[in-house]
Amino acid sequence: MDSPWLDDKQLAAWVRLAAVVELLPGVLERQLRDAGLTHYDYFVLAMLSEAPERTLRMTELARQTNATLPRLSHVAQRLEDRGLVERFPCPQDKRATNARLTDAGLAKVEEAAPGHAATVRTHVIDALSPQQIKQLAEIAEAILRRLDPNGAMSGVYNRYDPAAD
Amino acid sequence: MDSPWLDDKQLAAWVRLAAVVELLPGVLERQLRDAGLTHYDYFVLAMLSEAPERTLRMTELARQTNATLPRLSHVAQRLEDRGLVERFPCPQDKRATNARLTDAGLAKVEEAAPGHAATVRTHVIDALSPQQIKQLAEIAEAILRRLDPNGAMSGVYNRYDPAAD
DNA sequence: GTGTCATAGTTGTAGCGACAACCAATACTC
DNA sequence: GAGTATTGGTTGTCGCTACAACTATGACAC
Repeated sequence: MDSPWLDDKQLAAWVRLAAVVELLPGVLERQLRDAGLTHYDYFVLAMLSEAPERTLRMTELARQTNATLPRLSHVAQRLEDRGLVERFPCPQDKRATNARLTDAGLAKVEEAAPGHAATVRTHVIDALSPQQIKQLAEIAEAILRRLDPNGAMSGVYNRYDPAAD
Repeated sequence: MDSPWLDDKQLAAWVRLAAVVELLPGVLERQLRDAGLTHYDYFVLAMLSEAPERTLRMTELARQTNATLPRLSHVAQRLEDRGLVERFPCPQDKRATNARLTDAGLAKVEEAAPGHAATVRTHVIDALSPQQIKQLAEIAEAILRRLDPNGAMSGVYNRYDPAAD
């Protein structure tokens, strides 16, 4: 057994990261519940809100949000029923469907955003020193190069560049 | 707006962490699929395998794995049907139920462990320098003090102490 | 232009998790 | 020791996601 397992320090880092990955989604989910949104719902609406014309093709939206197309299709259906999103066939490619954030949808994101941000701040950001914030960005970036080698989601997180030291 | 939102560096760290949290579970899940286990199944079996007598009370097991009791109850039912776990009433407290890992269950974890460890290594550990491993342990620990203030899962991750520098 | 393949999306089904409702046993109170 | 509250678990139902199957459009070969 040369490398199959992890040494003490690696294991210490891993179990803690695993615990964070286990706990964080629940915290985000419960907070957004007040706004009547799933964390994934919020993510979809947020991506649309930042897109040109508040519009994206379903495939592209699925890629950015790390979802399968069926999953997004179901979610879009429900969001459309609630009037937060509308779908219309893409003029250029009749196979494709565009999803656009409605005014009501935009209002919904803007309503939910502050609470969401506060949760992130309270549970993550405020726990760390400025130096650790920087380290975290670098560490997560390195991991993402492995988790997301094709850069499916990279368009999303590369919009926010830690750049300046 | 004094602090409701995040500054550039904080946002850069957050979106990357969020992407990791989004992507990592899927990777772990798909890998364990080969072994016929959910990541949560694996977690349950692993916790039992490290417990004295390979036995834990349901409540304690739920706490350590960050699950609600109903969830664990369903999972335990399925694992029991597969012969990987057995449940029996606790002699001291007749309300309580103990879950014990069977020999077949132990064999199952040991079968699944190397592949799981390899995935962790490939997607996380090997992406980081030794210094970053140490930083990650500290960062995750700090976040956990916020996410898990009551230390529900702390018994788990504190078993692996990054201690020595 | 016809046959084949790839791409874009929807729909149906099955499995898992959250929540609520419920039952059983213990602990507290007087 | 009777009554109430609390703790420990299970069961039932609903909503969401993965996967498979299917439809429709576009691309490419010849």
